Amino acid sequence: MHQLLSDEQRAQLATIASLVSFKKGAVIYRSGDFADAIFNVVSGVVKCRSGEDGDHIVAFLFPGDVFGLSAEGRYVSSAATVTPVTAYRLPVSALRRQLSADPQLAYSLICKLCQELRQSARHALLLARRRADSKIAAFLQELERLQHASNDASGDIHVPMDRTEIADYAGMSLEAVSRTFAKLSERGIIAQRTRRHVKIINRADFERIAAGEVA
Amino acid sequence: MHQLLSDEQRAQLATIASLVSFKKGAVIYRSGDFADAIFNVVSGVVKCRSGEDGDHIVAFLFPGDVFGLSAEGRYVSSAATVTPVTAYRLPVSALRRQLSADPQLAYSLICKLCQELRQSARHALLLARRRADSKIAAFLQELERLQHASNDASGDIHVPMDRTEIADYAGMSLEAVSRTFAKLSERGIIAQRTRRHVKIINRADFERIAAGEVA
DNA sequence: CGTGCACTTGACAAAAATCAAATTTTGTGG
DNA sequence: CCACAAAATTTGATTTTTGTCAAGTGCACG
Repeated sequence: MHQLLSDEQRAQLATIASLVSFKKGAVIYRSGDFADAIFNVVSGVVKCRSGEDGDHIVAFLFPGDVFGLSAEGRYVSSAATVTPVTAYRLPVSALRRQLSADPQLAYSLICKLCQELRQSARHALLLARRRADSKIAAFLQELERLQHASNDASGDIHVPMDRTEIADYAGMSLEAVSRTFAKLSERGIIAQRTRRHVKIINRADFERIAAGEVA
Repeated sequence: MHQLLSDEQRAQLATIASLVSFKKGAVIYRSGDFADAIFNVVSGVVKCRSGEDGDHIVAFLFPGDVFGLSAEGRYVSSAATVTPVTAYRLPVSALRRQLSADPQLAYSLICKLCQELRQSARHALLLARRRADSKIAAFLQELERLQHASNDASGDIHVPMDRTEIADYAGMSLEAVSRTFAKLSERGIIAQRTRRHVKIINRADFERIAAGEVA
């Protein structure tokens, strides 16, 4: 359920899919590039920036996510890595061929896309919040949910992206992100073991803030 | 390309798809309802509200758009009409059966979903803008683009939704929406023949504002 | 021809952006 | 392992913008 492909399907596609890896900060493709493949994240985190407005991050992609969708043969966004990344690379021509032959694969892909669509709706919800602490709390909630499966018992939330990237994702200024983390820490809502490891201390207030209530 | 189904496919599905209609303001389904069908808008406009946070509008759906995606057999959002609406209703069981039989249909659906995903990214871009006039200009741009095909020569943009709905979609207060329309009118960027018919007067400045530049 | 709802407008307070500078972290080359 | 440069982050002061509360105003529909 996590990966795009079931094990059997992966075996089936083994001949056309290749495992590629990128180091941190690498650009995977740029908006407008000829779109010859789609990707399925295996490990690491990818950020996807809007094609038009290059400074907004449309999505963070985690293991299992699909990216590289195109319109008229061109990528509509650019993708770069946030951490070192490994991913399956599926050439579209081969994928398309496989899709006609294997309805089950098509169905899996449809489910995956619906998932992405739901994730996108959650992002919209986050962006629509009007208070900075609501955005950041919602953001942390999202990270926590995504890591829930692979979570170490400590309850720590790992924040793989830097403040600028969070700002670009949440539609706020870099300084506001920084201040908001500080404020949530001061108020005892969260604790920051390091900048990249956050723990929720006061769950009740945290949820309230994330939900947009005053708290 | 506009409708989910090509004519042949529609004929093929005629036995399972039914044409349904709703009057303005009707609720099509609620978040959490048992999801037994997906819809394909034929005419009119539908609004889709987030399941969790009931007061945010996640998307407006226009003719050709698909809605009614579900997770675990339940709708994840609620849908209601903004104007009178007619739509195809496709029971999921039948659709699923058809999908396994017809890879071309599956491929069409995949393309449609990618389209929705791109639209969703545009919405995120709009929400991420920090100035109210940028949001409203981007919103009008979006409406214009969607109406481009069916546009009457006047160049008028038709705004089928009310101020509250725009506010919920753009993540701002009702009053800010009202003020922003007023300000854009005063500045001679747009003209409002009525509240629902907007025309762009100063295209250059309009684009600049939509792009988030100062202007 | 009212009545209600959608919309506008005003005044004020709150929040976040911006500008600017200090500080901490991180990565690199000796 | 240390020194240093570059990058990331925090913090402060100020300004702008928008949200909120509170009245109006006008259009639409019965």
